[in-house]
Amino acid sequence: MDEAAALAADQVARPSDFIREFVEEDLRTGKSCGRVATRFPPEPNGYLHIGHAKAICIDFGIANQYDGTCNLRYDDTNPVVEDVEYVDAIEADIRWLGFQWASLHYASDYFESIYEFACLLIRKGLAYVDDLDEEQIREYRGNFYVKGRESPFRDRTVDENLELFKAMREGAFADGAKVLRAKIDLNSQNMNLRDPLLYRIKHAHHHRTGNDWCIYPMYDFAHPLSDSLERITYSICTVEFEAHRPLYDWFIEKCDAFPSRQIEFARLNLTYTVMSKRKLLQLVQQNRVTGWDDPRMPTLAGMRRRGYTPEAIRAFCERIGVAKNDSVVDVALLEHAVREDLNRRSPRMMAVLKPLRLVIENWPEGETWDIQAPNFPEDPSHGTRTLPFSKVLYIERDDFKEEAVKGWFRLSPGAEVRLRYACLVRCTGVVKDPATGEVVELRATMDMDSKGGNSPDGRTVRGTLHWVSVMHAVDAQVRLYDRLFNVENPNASNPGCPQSFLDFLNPDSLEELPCCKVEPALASVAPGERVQFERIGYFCADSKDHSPSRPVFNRTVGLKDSWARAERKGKDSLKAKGVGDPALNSGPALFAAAVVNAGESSVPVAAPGQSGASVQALADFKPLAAQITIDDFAKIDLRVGLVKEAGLVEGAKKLIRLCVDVGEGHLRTVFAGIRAAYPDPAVLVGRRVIVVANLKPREMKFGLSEGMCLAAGEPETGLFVATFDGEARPGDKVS
RNA sequence: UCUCCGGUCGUCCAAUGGCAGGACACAGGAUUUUGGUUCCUGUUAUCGGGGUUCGAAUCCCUGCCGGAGAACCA
Repeated sequence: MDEAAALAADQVARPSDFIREFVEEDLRTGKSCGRVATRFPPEPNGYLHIGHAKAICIDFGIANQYDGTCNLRYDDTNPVVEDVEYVDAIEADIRWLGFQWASLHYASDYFESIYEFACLLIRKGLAYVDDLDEEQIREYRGNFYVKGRESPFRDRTVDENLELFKAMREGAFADGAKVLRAKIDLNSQNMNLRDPLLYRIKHAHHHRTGNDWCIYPMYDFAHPLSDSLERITYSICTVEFEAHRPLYDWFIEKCDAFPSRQIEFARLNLTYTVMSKRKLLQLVQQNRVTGWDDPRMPTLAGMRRRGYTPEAIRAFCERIGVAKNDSVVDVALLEHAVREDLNRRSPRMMAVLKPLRLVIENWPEGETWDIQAPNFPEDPSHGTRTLPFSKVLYIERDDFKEEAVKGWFRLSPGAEVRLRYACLVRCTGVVKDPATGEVVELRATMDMDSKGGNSPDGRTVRGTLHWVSVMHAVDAQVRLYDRLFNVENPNASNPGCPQSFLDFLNPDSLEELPCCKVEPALASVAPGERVQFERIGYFCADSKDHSPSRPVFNRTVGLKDSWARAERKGKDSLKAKGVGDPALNSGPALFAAAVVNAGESSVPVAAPGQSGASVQALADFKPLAAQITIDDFAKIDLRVGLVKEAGLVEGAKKLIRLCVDVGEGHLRTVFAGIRAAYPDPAVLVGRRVIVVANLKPREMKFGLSEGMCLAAGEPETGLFVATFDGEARPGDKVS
C-alpha cells in the first residue's frame, strides 16, 4: 500500500508532456527567474475551433499549473484579412472554455516599438530596403536546390536604408514598391533565413490603428518581439512554425530583446472532421452549414450550441496529450469525453422521437396517474418531477417489431415490457391502416399489480420502454446531428482523382424531427439546458430557437447502443458470410448453429464439417430467418471434460446423465440423448469428452443441464459421444 | 533531388539504458426499472537491418515510411 502510494505520487510528480518538462527544467535551474508566462495568439480572422481549444488548454493550462500568467494577444499584423467581428467571439469562447487571460494585448499596440527594432537592425547593418518586386524576390531567393542571389539593393548604406524606411512609413511609396528585409543568409537550406521580409507597404485600414500606418510588420518579425515585449517565457505554437524558430531566435538576439523561447507541438486532427480555417469558412460561405455556430461545426461556438460542455472539451484535451507526432485523434474519444461529463450532470427526461400510439385497454378512460419520477434515478437526492400517465400513450416506433428476432426484448405481439417508472404491459393487438398496412396503434393490457414497474411475482421483464402520455404530451422539434463527413479523413486527396473535401459531406448529418412528443417538464427547460432523453441520448435546448411554446432540442451525442451495434454486426457478418442467402448456405455450419440457437436441445449434435446422420437431416431442415449468425456459432466455447460419473436417467427413454469435470473446481451435470449407444453409461467414466461450456444452464424435467457433449455417428450405428484419451486436462480449450 | 521534424497496441499518449503502461475503441462477463451507467476480465504495439551494452523502445550507423519547408499569410 505504501509502495502503491509512493508510486502514485511519483506518477503525479512527473511532468505530463515534453513542454512541461522544459518548464520544470527551467524552474529547477532558475532560468527566467522561476517565472512562467505564456500567451495565446489568435489571428482575428475566424472562429476558434477544437484545435484552438487544444492550444488554449496548453497555454493557459501550463500558466495555471505553474502559477504563471497567460496573455491573450491578437496577432493583427495583416489588416486586409482581419476583422473586429471575430474579436468578441474569440474572447467569449475562451471564457466559456473556462480560462481568463492575465492581460489582453494586440500586436498592433506594439507597432511603434517594432518599428524601432527595425531601425535598430538597419543601424546594425542587418536590414535593408529592397526595391525588387514580389516576383523578383521570389526568383532571387532560389529554391531548395538552387542557392539564392543577392538583391542589387542589398548593400545600401545604413543612412540610405534609414531614410528610405522612414519614407516608407510616411507613405511615400505605393503598395509593393519597397520592402524591408533582414540580411541573413541567402544560402541557407532554411528558406526562412534567405533574407526574410520584415515590413511591407499596405495602404489599408486597420481595425485598431486605423490609417496611422501604411507599413505593417510580418508575422516572423512581429511575433518574437511581441512575445519579448510581454516577457513571455514560453511561446508555444504548432509544428508548422518549427522552421521559423531559427528566425525567431535571430530577431531576439539581434534586437537584444527578452529571450522568449518558442516550443512547438503537433496540431490536433480529428477523424471525420476538417479543421482548417479556410475549409470551415468555405462551409459557412457556401451554406453547407447554417453558420459558424452550426452544431455540426468543430468550432467552439458550434460545439457549445450542440451541447458540449467546457469540462468535456478540457478533459478531452487532457487525454489526447501533447507531443510532436503528426496524429489523427479518433472522434470517438471526444464523444466519450462528452458522454462521461453529461452522464453525471444531465437530469433524465422522457421524449418520444418517432411516436406510436399505445392504448392501455384496462386503464379507465380519462383517468390520470401522476407519477413522481426521479430526475437522477441513481441519486434520488436530486428530486423528482411529475410524470402523468393515462390510457393512451406514445412509445417509440422503433421499440416495436411485429416479428421479434433473436435477442429482441422490446415490444412485439404477445410480449411483455416495462413502461419506465410506470408498470408492466403486454401487447395484445396491432392496429393497421387497412390501405397501407402501416402499424398505427398498439393495444395492450397492464398488470394492475405492477405499478411502479416491479413484477408482483418476481418474473423477469427485460425490456423497459420510455413513453409519454398523449393527452399531456408537448410537441417538440428535435434535431439529430451526426458527423459532417462520412469518411475518416475528408482532407485526403488522391493525385489520380482530385476530390474536394466537400465531396465527402455526409448528406445525413442533420435529421430534423418536427413532431416529437416530450414529457411536460421538458417545456420549461431554459435555452442551452442539457438533459438526457432516457434510452436515446444527450440533448440540449437550442440556444437560439428553443422556447417554452416551441421547444427545440439538439442531440449532442447518442447513448451507446449495444443493441444497434449487435444488429449492425449481425447484418455485416451475414453479408460477409453469405448467410441469409439460401444459395450460398453451407449445410453443416448452419445446421449446427440452428441447434445452438434453439438453445434447449440436450441432444448432442454433429461437429461442423462431419458427415453423417445429422447432416442428412438437412434435407428437411428449414433455415431460420436471419436470427443467428456464423459469429454466434464462433462464440461456442468448447472445453475438454473428464467424465467422473455416468448413469441412466430414470423415466427417460433416451437420456443418460454425465457428471463432467471441466476444470472449474466443481462438476457439471450434462444430459445426453444417446442411451441407445450407451446402454451402460459407466463405460464413459474416465473418458475425455468435448463439452460446449458456455450455454445457459437449461432446466429440464430431470434436472439442470449445464452444457452439451459433442457427438457424431453414422445412420446405422446411431450417435456416439466424441471421446478421446491423452494428455488434455479438464477445462482445456478445444479449437 | 535538398533541409528540418517525427515513427510504440486499431487510435492517442507514457516508459528519459533495467518487468513496454494508461485512455479510447473492440471482445467477453457481472450488476441494472435506460440494450445507458458502474464493475471485472481479455485481445492487440516498439518501422526494417546492422552496431554499442550484462541489458536498447531509448544511444550510434543505415535504409524505409509520414509530416513540414521556396506567401509582400499567420
